Amino acid sequence: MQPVRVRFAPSPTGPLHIGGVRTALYNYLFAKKHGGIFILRIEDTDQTRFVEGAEEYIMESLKWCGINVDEGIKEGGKHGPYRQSDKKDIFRQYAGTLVEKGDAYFAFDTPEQLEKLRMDSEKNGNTFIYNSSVRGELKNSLSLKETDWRNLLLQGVPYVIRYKMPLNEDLHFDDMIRGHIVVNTDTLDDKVLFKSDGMPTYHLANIVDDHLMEISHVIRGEEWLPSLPLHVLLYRSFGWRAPLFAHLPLLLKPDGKGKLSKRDGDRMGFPVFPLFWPYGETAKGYREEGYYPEAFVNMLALLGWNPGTEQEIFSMEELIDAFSIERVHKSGSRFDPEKAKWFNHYYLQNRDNNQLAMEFREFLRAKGIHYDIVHLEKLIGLVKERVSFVKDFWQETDFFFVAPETYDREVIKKKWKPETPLQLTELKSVLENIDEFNPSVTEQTVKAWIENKGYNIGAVMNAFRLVVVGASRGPHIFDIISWIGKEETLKRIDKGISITGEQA
RNA sequence: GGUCCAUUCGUCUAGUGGCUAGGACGUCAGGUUUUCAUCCUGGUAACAGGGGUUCGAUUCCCCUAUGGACUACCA
Repeated sequence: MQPVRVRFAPSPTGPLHIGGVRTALYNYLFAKKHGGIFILRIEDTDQTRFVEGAEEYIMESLKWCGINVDEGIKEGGKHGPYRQSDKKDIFRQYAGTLVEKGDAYFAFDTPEQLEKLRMDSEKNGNTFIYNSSVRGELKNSLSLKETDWRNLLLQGVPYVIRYKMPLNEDLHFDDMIRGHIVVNTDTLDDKVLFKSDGMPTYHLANIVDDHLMEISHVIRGEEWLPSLPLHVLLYRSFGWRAPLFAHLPLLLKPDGKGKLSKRDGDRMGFPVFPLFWPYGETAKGYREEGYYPEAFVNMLALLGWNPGTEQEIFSMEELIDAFSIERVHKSGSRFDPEKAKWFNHYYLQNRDNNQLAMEFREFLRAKGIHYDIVHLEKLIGLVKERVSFVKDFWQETDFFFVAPETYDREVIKKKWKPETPLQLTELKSVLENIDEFNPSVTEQTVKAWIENKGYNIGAVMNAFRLVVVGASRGPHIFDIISWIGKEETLKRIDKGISITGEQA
């Protein structure tokens, strides 16, 4: 069996969509599973759509995901260049070979002429296709006399090279995911292989490059399935052995119909791209939204594939081990932002408190709040299980850092009794007398005092929480006061008594 | 319109010629937490429809419906 060599071949036309990331991931998993090579090839044959920064974005995205490129524009390799615009002469040569073999021809029809033919056909309710039925009446090296078309070439008249689609032939081929497929060549058209601007089209560049790079398996999106017959034919014309093909199902929008788009993300508030895209119309990224790459990759891997077991949590290593292309689904998967969050929650719970403390410290630093790691680590331990993202820590712990400015009116209404201020004043002096201000001592002491006095424990504790936190939320109250300290606790009781007294 | 592809709980999916059709996310209920969240337990919920083949079809075949991709000198 020949060595496994696969490629991910995006065009640098903007940020990489998560569907593209998944294609890259599956290619990578497949390669590593079989001890093969993962290649990143840039398909920039459309000069008009080139976007500055897209190449960098693609490489950074893969890197963030932990998808390591073995050969590519940055990494180099023996099968370069890995950017198609750097080898257009090679493609021109191969297009020429095809013409010599009689499987392709020069065509001189202008885009305007073709557009008009299309419009006319449409008016009559037909679809115009450039193939054997019409090519004889159009302006090309098949219909023109040889001296005439050679003259046109000499004169420098713009031309394209088209593939000469064979007549009425049933093509059979196999897809690793979809199985056997049959297509008749009469439904296909004479696709342009080489453009008048001197660049190959995707079809030519793709086949030539895959051959030159000794690609063994082509794993790509379902949108390429319709052009598979052409690609298979091209391999045949060149006399090359074709790689094996696998066409991946699409990623669909969470609701409604159609494939996932940037608009869905904007509309429903989740990112559709791995990283923030800073150019032009900016786009949110999973990285900047606080997702861990491990969670992102885990979530993406399970969208369209599963191992057949009930395991849902996978490291990259485990994915490589478990992956098999045969278990990739045929039908498209709806993307579920809720499940994405759940994955991140899981990965965060399994992260070290110390690590999380460092991440949260960065977050606080941006807010101008500075705390030592030991103190923060203790805090993380108190609220960790409540959050899915590091940025969530703030909304769970803001009252640790800042005394409440307002107090929840609902809680006041329900829990604030006429005797409450007096009880809190007593509580204050009880706390004041505690030297060892740790959770177990304060809890014991306070509860003993309540019991002693015969107070309603619920009423006192809720009022206590209200003046410390400002609302009915947060971890164990004695953990909170231990963290903020005796002095701050007493201050908050004082402040709470007066302010809430006015509001009540 | 044409060509090709697809269809199991709301979502991601497992699975079989005969099963109580399994799991996860979500959702709902209960418990824990004298708060909120987490967590735990339990519940809800699916084989698109119609024909065949068969003793028996969710599973195999055909048709219909629905959805999708492609139909550029874009990839």
